[in-house]
Amino acid sequence: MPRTGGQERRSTLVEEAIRRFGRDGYQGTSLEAVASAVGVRKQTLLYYFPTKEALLESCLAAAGERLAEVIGRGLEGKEATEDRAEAVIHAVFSLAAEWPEFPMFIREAGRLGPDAFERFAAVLEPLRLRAVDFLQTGMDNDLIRKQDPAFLLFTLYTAVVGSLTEASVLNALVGPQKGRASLHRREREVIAFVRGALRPPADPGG
Amino acid sequence: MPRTGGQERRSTLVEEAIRRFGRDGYQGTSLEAVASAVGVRKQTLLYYFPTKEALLESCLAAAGERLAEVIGRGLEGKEATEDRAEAVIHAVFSLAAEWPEFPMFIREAGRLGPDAFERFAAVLEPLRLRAVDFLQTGMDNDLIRKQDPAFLLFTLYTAVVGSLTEASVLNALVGPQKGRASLHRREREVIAFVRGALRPPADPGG
DNA sequence: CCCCTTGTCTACCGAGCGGTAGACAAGGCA
DNA sequence: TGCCTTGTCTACCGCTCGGTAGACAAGGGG
Repeated sequence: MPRTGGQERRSTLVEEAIRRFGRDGYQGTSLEAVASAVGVRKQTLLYYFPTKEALLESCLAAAGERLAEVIGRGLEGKEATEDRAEAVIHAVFSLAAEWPEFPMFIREAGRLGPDAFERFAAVLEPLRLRAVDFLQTGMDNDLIRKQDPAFLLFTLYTAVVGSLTEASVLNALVGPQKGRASLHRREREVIAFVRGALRPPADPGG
Repeated sequence: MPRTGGQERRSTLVEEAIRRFGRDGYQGTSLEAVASAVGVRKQTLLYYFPTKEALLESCLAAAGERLAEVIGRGLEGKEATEDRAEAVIHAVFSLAAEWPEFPMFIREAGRLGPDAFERFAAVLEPLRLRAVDFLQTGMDNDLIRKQDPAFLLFTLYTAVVGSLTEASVLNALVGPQKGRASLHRREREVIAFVRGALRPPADPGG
């Protein structure tokens, strides 16, 4: 009834849709499931989002904004080279801790084709540029092993997102995971792994 | 009409299903699509596989066997520590080159829950044990950076599979990819990345 | 020669989906 | 007061999907 009700409904619907799309996939999620989960009928959802695809696009945009904000906040005040990569990973893991379906949804976005992912990644473009620049500078200063910075960023992405989404693989490869402790454990392992991968080769003149 | 026709149909159906499940997802693939792609009606498929889930299970088992065979063959004759990790990556990339939907299907298997992935991973269990043992031995001999071998294997898995399946991300992060050359490029980058991540810390004592 | 297994087909069913049509309740505003 | 927008609902439509029932053709073996 209040006019703010509209926008609130919109965002709760989008958040719930991100959860469902992440957990069950886009095709595996029915509009009725999203709607009833927030206590509303399917036709009410269709009032806010005329089609399922429109709902998806809103989810992609919202996810991009949320991730950009979390990473941006995590980077504040971190100036040292090593701290910055770690801060990004920590920010993503923190988001995943309070919203486990979030990384799953991002992976689903990649699965839905380049157009969908583009919609999500658009708002992250400034961060991407900063990241590539950061890596390039680190290589120039011999703080990071020399390699293609764009490819390196891609591989880092797959390692981080993979460690947050491949629960079944984790289960098969290292054993059953449960609770928040294992997430922290994984974060430490990923950070250690990334640190090792970034480290420049042993420099006898160092 | 010949009695061998049955088994041949079975395997062509399974191969086509792996392609479709990988490309469009399990939920996004209809039985009719799989059947008609091999020139047969849906009911003929259901003659060989009574349910969609039965088809999936056959796909999981077949994929596991195929991957185990490819990796096993790739490891033949490779004894040096560095060569072995590289050989596995190369084997997987070669399989992906001739069958792009294969890694996508594996990722889909992980998405379908631990049970499904277990079915796929079961036949790979001996290889997993060899891999963990290999990593542990390398660490004991100071050839590999010391860390949890199971977690390391998991992170390596995510990096390799991610680089073969996250096409949309690759497109957004490093630019449009096309053709076989870019796949080789990616293989080289992943191998360099993994080599860097495995490398033990600089040891002043040589 | 006949039947029975193997493989493929047409026809159909029930359920669930995305989306449309339209009724209806409740403020906000003239 | 009366209307009109906003938000939610019930009812329904058409389509696709997974799965069933059963006809039918064609060898192979008694």
